[in-house]
Amino acid sequence: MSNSLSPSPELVDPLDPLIGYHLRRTTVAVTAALADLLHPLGINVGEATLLLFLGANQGCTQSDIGRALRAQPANLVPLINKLALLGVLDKQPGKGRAITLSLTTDGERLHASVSEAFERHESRIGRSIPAERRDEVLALLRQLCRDACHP
Amino acid sequence: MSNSLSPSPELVDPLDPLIGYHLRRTTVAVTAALADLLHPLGINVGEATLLLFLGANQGCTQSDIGRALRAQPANLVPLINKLALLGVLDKQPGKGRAITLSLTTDGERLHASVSEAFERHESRIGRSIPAERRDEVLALLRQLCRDACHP
DNA sequence: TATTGTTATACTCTATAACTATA
DNA sequence: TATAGTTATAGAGTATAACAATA
Repeated sequence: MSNSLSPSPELVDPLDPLIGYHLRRTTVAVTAALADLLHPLGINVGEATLLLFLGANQGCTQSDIGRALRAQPANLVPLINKLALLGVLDKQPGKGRAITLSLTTDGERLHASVSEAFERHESRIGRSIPAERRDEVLALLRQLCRDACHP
Repeated sequence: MSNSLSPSPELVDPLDPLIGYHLRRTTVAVTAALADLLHPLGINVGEATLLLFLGANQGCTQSDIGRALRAQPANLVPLINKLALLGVLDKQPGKGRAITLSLTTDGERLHASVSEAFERHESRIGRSIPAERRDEVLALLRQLCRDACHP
């Protein structure tokens, strides 16, 4: 009853009591659901995340993004190239070698669609989490992330 | 104060209020911490997970594992081969084309070390989650995973 | 034919090293 | 020299299609 294995009742799942295990499995399922929502828009989760950040920080640089999203600058390159190729992102020379990024008009449009998809996704998540626990869950995840980074 | 961005205070993080985003980021950090714990044992998270399951289900088959862990059978092949190569896993012919898997004596030893690593990992997670909330968090993750799979 | 296992392949995410360009 | 960006590469997780073997 406490074990989420349905078939083959003779099998035991020693992973089932582990938070880390369910964290991984749940993240995979939840992220796949978001990817499905984004699929009609022609972008994946990473690109959409970048687009959302960009929409809120027009004119920021690639290294700003890397620091804020804790992504390796090298890993942003293909995402930025994809968005530029779609014509939703505009590059302008900044200080030094920096390049400032902003959204085009098409980019603003896509940003609106992506925001809507993320909102639908979050409200679906909200259906599994009592509203009064939402902030507590967020705080717990942030804490867990901080602690895991400095073990 | 509610935003976890430390530097560049002029930047806004529209992802910060999203559960899905923190689920992803936290899982990456937590899983990397587990990988660090397992590194001295010479196996990665996937192989360790398989070993734990195997230790609790000696004589199960590869398709049992796939169903229980919701892994694609094709993705289990390299993990099983790695464990067999390490000499910790024994294959015996089963019914039909099935192969039953069990741990060798070395496998039992490695299993004990892996269990210990997972316990240390879980107790580190426990330091970020109040003990009285642990079961609630587990229930929430399981629920979220179930709901995400049937949107 | 249905089940089990395997191979090949592809996409995504993450990480590091080595390189280039600019102040 | 320090910062910003890029390229190449590697490892891990996930997924599907196609195939082989066995009851």
